[in-house]
Amino acid sequence: MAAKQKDTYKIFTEFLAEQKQRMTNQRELILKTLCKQKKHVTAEQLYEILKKTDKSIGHATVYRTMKLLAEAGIARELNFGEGSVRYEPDTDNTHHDHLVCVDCGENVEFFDEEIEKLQNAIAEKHGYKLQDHSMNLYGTCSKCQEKKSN
Amino acid sequence: MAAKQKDTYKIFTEFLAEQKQRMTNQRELILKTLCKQKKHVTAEQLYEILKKTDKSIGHATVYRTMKLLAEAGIARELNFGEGSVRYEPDTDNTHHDHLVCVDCGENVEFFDEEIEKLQNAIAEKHGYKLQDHSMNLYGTCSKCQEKKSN
DNA sequence: TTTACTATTGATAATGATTTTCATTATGCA
DNA sequence: TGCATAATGAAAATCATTATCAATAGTAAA
Ligand SMILES: [Zn+2]
Ligand SMILES: [Zn+2]
Ligand SMILES: [Zn+2]
Ligand SMILES: [Zn+2]
Repeated sequence: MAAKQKDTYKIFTEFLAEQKQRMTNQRELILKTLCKQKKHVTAEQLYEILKKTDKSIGHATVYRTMKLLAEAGIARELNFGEGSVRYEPDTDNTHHDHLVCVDCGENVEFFDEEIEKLQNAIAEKHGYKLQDHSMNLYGTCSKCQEKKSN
Repeated sequence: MAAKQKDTYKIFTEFLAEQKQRMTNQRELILKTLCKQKKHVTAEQLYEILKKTDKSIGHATVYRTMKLLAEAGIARELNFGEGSVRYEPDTDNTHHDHLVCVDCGENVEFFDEEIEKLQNAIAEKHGYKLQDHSMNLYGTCSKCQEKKSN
C-alpha cells in the first residue's frame, strides 16, 4: 500500500515533469485523498473531503487536478449518467467495469476477460486501435428487488 | 419505413395516454424529426433542426419530449463523455453499442451477441436483474491512424 | 356550443457542473 | 538573490439541463 502510493506519486511527478509542470502540495494531497476513497467520488465530493484537511483549497484546483490525474492514467472517469463525473483510482492491473443498481446506486465492480477480448476483436475488425472503453450494466440489486416485491 | 414511423407514433401516443398525457403537434414533429436523423444528435442539435420547420418551438419542449421518448423506449440516450447527451431512435430489434473515434468522432454501431450474453450472466451472478447497459469503445479509426503516422 | 378543467407550451429564470479569467503567490533555476 | 514560469483560489463565465409560470390549447361534461 505504501509502495503503491509511492508509485502513483512517482508516476504523477514524472507525468507532470514531461510537460514542464510541477508537483505541488495541493496536487499531492488530492492524489493521496483520492487513493484513500472506498467509493467512486465526484470532484465536488472530493472537494468537500479535502477542505477538512486544507481549509483554503479551491474548487478549480480540484477539478483541474482530477483532469490531470485522468490524463496521467492514475484516475479513471466514470459516468453513470448522473450528471456529474465520478472518479476512481486506476492503478495498474485493476481494470474493471461496473454493475450499478438503478434504485439505490449500490454498485459492483467486475472484470470479464472474455468480454475484454471480444471488445478488442470488434475494434480490430473495424480497423480501430482500441484505447479505452466504458461499460456500465444497469439493473436492480437483490435488496431492491425484494423491497419492490413487498 | 412508413410502417415503422406509424409504429413509433402509435407507441408514443399509447405511452402518453397511459399517464393522461396528450399527443401534440410539437411532440409529433419531434418524434418524426428524430427518426429522420442519420447521426446521433444532441437535444440542442435537434432543436436547431426543428426550428427550420417550426419557428416557434421552444428549447424546453425539445428537452422535455426527448425525456419522454426515452421513457417510452423510442429513443435511446447515449453518453460519449462529451458533456451532453446524444439521442438515437431505439426501435425494436436494433439494439447496438458504439465504437467511437476519439480523434474525429466518427463512430460505428455494432452488436455482439456473445457479449450481451456474458453481461446477462454477470448481472445474474451478482443477483441483479439487468435492465439496460451502455458500452462504448473508444479508439482511433483507421483514417486518423494514417493521419498520425504522417 | 359553452363551460370548466387539465395538460402543454415557450420565454425566461434558475440550477448544477465544470471551465476560464486573472491577480496573487509559490517554485525552480541562472 | 532575482527573474521567469507555473499554480492557486476567488469569482465570473459557460454549458447543458431543469423549473417556473403565465398564456394557450385540448377534452369532456353540461
Ligand atoms: Zn472493461
Ligand atoms: Zn470501480
Ligand atoms: Zn449492448
Ligand atoms: Zn447508434
